[in-house]
Amino acid sequence: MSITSLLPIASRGACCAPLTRATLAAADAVDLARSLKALADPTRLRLISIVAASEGQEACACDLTAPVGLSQPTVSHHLKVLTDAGFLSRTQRGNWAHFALVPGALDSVARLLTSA
Amino acid sequence: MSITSLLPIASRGACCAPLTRATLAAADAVDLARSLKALADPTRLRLISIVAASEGQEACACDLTAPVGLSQPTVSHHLKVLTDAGFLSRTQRGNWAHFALVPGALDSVARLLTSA
DNA sequence: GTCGCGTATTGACACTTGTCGATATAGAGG
DNA sequence: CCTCTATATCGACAAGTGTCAATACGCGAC
Repeated sequence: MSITSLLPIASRGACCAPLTRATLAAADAVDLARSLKALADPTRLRLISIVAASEGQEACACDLTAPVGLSQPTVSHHLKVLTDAGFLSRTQRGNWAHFALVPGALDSVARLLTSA
Repeated sequence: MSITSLLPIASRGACCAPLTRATLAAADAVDLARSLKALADPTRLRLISIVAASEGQEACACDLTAPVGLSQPTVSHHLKVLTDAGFLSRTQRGNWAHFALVPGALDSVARLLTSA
């Protein structure tokens, strides 16, 4: 495993040419696929969308369990996946964990999919 | 299963507000996740990229097996996933199957991920 | 310290997915 | 018709994924 694969994915982000400009190298394809896999779940998309719609694009974990209708461990798992992938950042304040959108993380993935 | 879920995903495409503008409805999240799942595989990303870099953004299936280094049935499977998801279109010419990028399909997914 | 609350981790389970070899299908050319 | 070639489908397998109940961890309050 390379060094870069240990870093948050989105921080490596727009490393390479957009998907439709030139043939994607195998390693770049793995990286982009890893980012997309983190997004490719309905629950995680809804979590991102709820966080994004919150004050300051930040939400308490306690407010994220009920809207998606899943158990607390499951939501915690999804939040970890999104955080590890670099789409969310986590800050603890007392007992509460707050998750915020990482600025530009979604955009950098979107840019790789765009041809223009 | 709803009627719309039987149609190619990308053709329903940008049905809803971008991910970061408002809370995503459960059904919309499922649709977007389905599109992203189709993209979230290194081999499929490379296939798209190879097709996109080809003349007229179209390539013969016979030219797609070798570059990705997988068996013919596996490549055929990936091409089917991408076609079913609406990212590629398939046209048969004699014995050969040609796959082309569906214009705007990638872009409409990318637009849903973009905040701006 | 102990208690209670919010969150994360663990273990287990069913389900999905990527892959291949073997086989089937379809079309072109004899 | 038969054969060859290109592609798709089938069946099976290992590996990965989403989910939950149970449990552990961390922090504030008492």
